[in-house]
Amino acid sequence: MSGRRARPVATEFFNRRPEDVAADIIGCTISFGGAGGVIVEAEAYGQRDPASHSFRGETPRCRSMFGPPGTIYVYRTYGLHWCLNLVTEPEGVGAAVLIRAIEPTHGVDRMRARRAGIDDDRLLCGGPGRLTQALAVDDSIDGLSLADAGLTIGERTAQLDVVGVPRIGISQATELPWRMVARGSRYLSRPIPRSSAA
DNA sequence: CGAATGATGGTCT
DNA sequence: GACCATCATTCGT
Repeated sequence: MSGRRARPVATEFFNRRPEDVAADIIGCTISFGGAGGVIVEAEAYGQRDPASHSFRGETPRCRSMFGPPGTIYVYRTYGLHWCLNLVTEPEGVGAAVLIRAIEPTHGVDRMRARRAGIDDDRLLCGGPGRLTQALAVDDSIDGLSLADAGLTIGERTAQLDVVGVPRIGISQATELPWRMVARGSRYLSRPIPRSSAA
């Protein structure tokens, strides 16, 4: 039960453009529900971004996206998975970063229990729905601050090589390289596309 | 390897 | 009524 001790990032860390936060959050630690690891994949979603829930303005679902920097936005996708986002930019601007994959470092037994039947540890948290299941994230923390939710983002502990590639699972603005990944990580939701590998 | 598919239900037009 | 910021499984090469 020994967690990492990285100092939490300051709130100002999130008060920037989502693509910058997504790039800089790679290599940071995340901890929630007695488990956590190192963030190796994150995607940016902006206010003017046709792929973003906030693109057409505030609705009941995406209301949290317009909260202050560091607000948690959790939504349900495909009727059965939760996705975890962290709001960037000032209150009133609908922008966020989707946490897509982490390398598990602590509470691994808990994660294995929550993801019963998964043998390969690379699949424990390799994907937005998988990691929320492993960390026990659900909509009960939607709209909360990190502190209120007990969700910790720790300062970067490892200097990783970050690459921006096209986002996954969207049909609009697919050319934007706003999926930020740690080059060489074995824990990504999907490999870096060949066209962007070198 | 990759492509195809069912599960499952909210959200928004 | 269409569209999903997904996952696990099955089937084909």
